[in-house]
Amino acid sequence: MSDVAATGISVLLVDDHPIVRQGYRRVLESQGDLHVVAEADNAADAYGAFKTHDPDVVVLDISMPGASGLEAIRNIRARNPRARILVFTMHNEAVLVKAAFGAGASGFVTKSSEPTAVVTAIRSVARGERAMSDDIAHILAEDSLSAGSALDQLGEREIEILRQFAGGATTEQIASHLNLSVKTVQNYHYLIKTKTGARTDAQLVRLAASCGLTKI
Amino acid sequence: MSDVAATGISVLLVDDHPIVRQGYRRVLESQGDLHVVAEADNAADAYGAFKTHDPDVVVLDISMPGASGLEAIRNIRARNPRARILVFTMHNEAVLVKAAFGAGASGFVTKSSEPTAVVTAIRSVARGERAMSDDIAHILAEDSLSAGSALDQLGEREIEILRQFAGGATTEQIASHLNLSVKTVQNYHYLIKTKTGARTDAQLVRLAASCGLTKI
DNA sequence: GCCGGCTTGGGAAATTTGCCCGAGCTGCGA
DNA sequence: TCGCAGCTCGGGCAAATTTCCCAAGCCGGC
Repeated sequence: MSDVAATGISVLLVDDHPIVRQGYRRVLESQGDLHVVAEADNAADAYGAFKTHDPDVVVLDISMPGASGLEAIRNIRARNPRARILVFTMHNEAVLVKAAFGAGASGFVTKSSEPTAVVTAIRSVARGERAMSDDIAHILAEDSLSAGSALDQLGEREIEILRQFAGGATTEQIASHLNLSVKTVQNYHYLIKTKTGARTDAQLVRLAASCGLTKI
Repeated sequence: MSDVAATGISVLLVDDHPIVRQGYRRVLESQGDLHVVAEADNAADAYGAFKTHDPDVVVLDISMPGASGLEAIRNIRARNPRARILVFTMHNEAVLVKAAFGAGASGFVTKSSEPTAVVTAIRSVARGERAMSDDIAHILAEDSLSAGSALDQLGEREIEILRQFAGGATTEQIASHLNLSVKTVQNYHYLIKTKTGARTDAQLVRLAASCGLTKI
């Protein structure tokens, strides 16, 4: 890792949209102390670029399709636990934010924030601090949960029911598969929602899919 | 409308992410012949900015949340049928592309295209030509060959609601996004289920995902 | 033995779903 | 031009489900 104070902050940009990367690059480099040393448009390349360039900060969007964004974070951190990763995305769902921090991200900024928010977040993250945009802080506060990364808080039965539900099974089907009363399955359904913070069945399905519980 | 040949091409940028706009502005203005004369971050402002600046080309993302993107296109075209509108978004679903052209767009470029694709598309559109990026052409071609997915039986509104629902939005959120009553959204929800044959919300999400309406 | 967590379900209020209805609007063909 | 068909929008109401709160049995750990 380079000497931040003397040479500025080296940044690896990861976003799947080329023009978006190019735009960010210009915005960041106009700051003077921020230098984009590499770009990547997918998780695998991001890991490769990280290994060869060892940037101070990784700014990563990857739009979080699937768990590949989270995997990228985990991969990078596995290689270098001191790596600073700033997630910069349009998503603002609490489950995603928590998953990102749980995977080892140092910051989370939404694209709807002021442009300066990313810049200051990069500097904060480079100093080893945790950073997030105001809206994310608000969302996490609302979420007001302490537990771990979504599925970790679920028991075996709950995960099994979530899997079947996300796979498209009806409550009755799940009940008969598992030899439970419909009422119990309904209760689990509710419990899972509250534990994961999902407000909607659709969010539940997306959560299950992004955790690899279900393939779509 | 200004004289394109002599003064270059004036552009109105519409995107809901400030930093993205700032990035585009830098990329476009580095071209010399492209001048960003105004920006907007929502459909209403886009219409207002169009009225006051009368740009040669409107580059519009708005991320298509709700039909507001399509409405913006229709509004602008209603005011000036010669308006050139280039949709520039991360979405690449055939239904959306067709809807955009149907609403009066002159071009459709995805953000995953090469940065030069937008620039050349803007010039094409300014000349009155139709423009689309290679991936969009490919998707439309495939689409025209396939007999039709389950989504073909759905109307524009239904598809929009399905997209938002599958994306994790609650009934209330969808209703307020689209300015509908909750009841209407509930009815659409039901209608979509019966039309697609989905028995469960989870099945609906999976259907939307498998049709490319939503990325998980 | 006791505490805490998982699993299983009851109960009742609140909400949503399932279906049927009508009305306004638009485009299209007779 | 008329009328039909389809989309959009919402009311109504019974039936179903969700939401929460609660209790009880079981099991592992301290």
